[in-house]
Amino acid sequence: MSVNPGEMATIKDVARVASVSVATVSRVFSGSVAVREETQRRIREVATALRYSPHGGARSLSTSRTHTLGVLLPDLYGEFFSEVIRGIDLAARRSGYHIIVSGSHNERCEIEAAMRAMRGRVDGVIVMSPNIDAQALIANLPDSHPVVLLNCTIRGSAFDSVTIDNMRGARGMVRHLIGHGHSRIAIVTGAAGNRDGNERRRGYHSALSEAGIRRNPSWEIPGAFTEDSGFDAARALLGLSVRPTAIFAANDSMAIGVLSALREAGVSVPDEIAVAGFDDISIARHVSPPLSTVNVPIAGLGELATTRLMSALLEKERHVSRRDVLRTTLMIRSSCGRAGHEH
Amino acid sequence: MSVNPGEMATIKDVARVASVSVATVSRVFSGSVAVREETQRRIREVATALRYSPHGGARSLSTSRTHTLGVLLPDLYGEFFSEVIRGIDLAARRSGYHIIVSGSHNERCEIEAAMRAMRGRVDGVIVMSPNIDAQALIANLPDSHPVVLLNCTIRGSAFDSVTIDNMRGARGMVRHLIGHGHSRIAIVTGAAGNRDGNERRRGYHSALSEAGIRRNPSWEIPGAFTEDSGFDAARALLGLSVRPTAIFAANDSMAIGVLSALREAGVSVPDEIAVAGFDDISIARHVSPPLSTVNVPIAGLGELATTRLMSALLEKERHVSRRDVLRTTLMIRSSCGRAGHEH
DNA sequence: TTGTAGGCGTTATCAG
DNA sequence: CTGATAACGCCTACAA
Repeated sequence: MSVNPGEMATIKDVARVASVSVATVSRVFSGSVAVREETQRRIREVATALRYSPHGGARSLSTSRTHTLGVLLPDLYGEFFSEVIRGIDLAARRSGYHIIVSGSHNERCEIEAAMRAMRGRVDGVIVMSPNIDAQALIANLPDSHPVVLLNCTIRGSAFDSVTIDNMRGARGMVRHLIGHGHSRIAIVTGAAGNRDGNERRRGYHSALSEAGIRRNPSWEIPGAFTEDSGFDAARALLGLSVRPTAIFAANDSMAIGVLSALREAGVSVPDEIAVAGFDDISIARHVSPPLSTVNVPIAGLGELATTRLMSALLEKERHVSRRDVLRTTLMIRSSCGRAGHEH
Repeated sequence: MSVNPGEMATIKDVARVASVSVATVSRVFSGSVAVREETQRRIREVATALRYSPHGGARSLSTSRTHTLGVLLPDLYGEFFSEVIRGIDLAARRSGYHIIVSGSHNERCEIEAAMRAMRGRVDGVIVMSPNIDAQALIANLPDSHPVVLLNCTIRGSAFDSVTIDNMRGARGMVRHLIGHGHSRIAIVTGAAGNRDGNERRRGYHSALSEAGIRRNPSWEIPGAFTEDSGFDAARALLGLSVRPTAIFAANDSMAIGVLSALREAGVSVPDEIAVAGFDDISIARHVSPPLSTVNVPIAGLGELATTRLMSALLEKERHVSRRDVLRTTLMIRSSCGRAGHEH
């Protein structure tokens, strides 16, 4: 009664109808202090009758805690990001937090704008910025709230970070190929300037040089992490006078594109050319032939980042920042030769 | 100066340092009313010096507009959701909105709790609830803010909705198979109780009956939209005394699992068994053989839902709710026979 | 063009 | 256990 039907009921409405003070209603809903059983019941009844529920924004203005995490991503395309978000959401919800995500942030200014816009809406932020140039500039972000870097580190910064051991993973896979007798190994790299891609290429280089194999620049084809770019790269490789005997793609999507191009060209895998990928997305084991790849705990990446952020939130003052590096696992299937041994 | 270094600067700090009133600072940042050039410049200088940026939460408390959209999803797994989110994020950002996403809501109570928790944090909500049971109960959600239903409709409710024409898409694909001489057509359905899955099955039934083909219950294998469930379903089908000559999977992930199982069993596709999927995820054209499927404008689904929500937000009072149904397109590739004609 | 003051919905402090 | 009341950070008439 006497509640504006169009608007939403506020704590005042509930207090008035239940004949108590707003303070008491607040106590009931935040569960902080004890309220008499009888009073409490009455308040809850009135609240449901009025369809009242606390206003999150107002609550956080008063407590200065939003119970929300910001997630800044370069893109939202493909299974990789979907998995990362899933991991973050899982861990966040477990702690009663929401996440507000924002994609397509590659430029420095965009990231800064997004972070600014999140001021007062989040308690902390997870930032993924694989673009090299942007990284240098993220370094001096306003430290309005705790930040955890995902898949990117910044020298000298005090930010927490969670990354994948791309270098070791790639090196392991290339070593495996070399161990199976391959020496003409090509790579389809990630987008230029992409940190993960660059590290994976470094791993490739490292494995080659430790085996005394000289690099061949024409066997390093730039890709863009998409199936189509893998497809194109493979076609380029097939056009070479000296073909490689193995192709290592910097991610699974490109590897699948490679498989597709080879099939179309009538090149048998792995007999004529071996193929390997990186990430181990769920489809990898179901393509033809099943794709050898480097397993990355993608959702785990998001979960760990969230965990770190949460602890930074709690410890608040004097939180000692840390850098976690997630290990990868070699998944040897048939695309790179039969009967491989797990690493 | 005289600004607490640990805390974040507020509008008051800026006003004090710039020797103006908070109102003027506010005007500069909201750009509503004109402020003298000179004054404006000074304020901006002070603001950057103090690293000030408006507090979103406080701002929305006084304007009662959060510039944020809530997105409730049943799950966050796989390329489908990733694409939907991408579409929503794209459209939302275009209008200067953020999105706060929340996954794993299948039960009615979870959805309600999530919506309650979003009170005061969002201006409107996009809800995807493919679970049949939940739908009946969503009907009486608190109408705290505008809602757009994604891929689910509720009889008699006044909610806007954006859905895919699953029925027609599936029927078209099955008709195509029939047109190519198949009559023993199996289906791997979606999870029981999933609306999309059910409608696709209805389309399958419809195509069969209009062609005078009797259904065979043992050719309707329940799946779960995952590669693995498609794999298992195909194995079950292969074990039958009378095998189907075509398998229609209710989504691409399962179709890929089916292909994988058939290959492993040495069954050639499409010669011995034709295979078709639904969704047309980007990998579909790159698997072996390239997968015939039903193209769904997934990101478009998210974009349209956002557009509808935005207009509901603007029109506010007396917004006439509408139901959009997105058409699908048949993508005939080689997994269901050669030289098909596009629909 | 600029300043003053009230209010947005909650929580927290301090009395009773 | 409960009730006033001052924040929280910002916006917006209303005045000047």
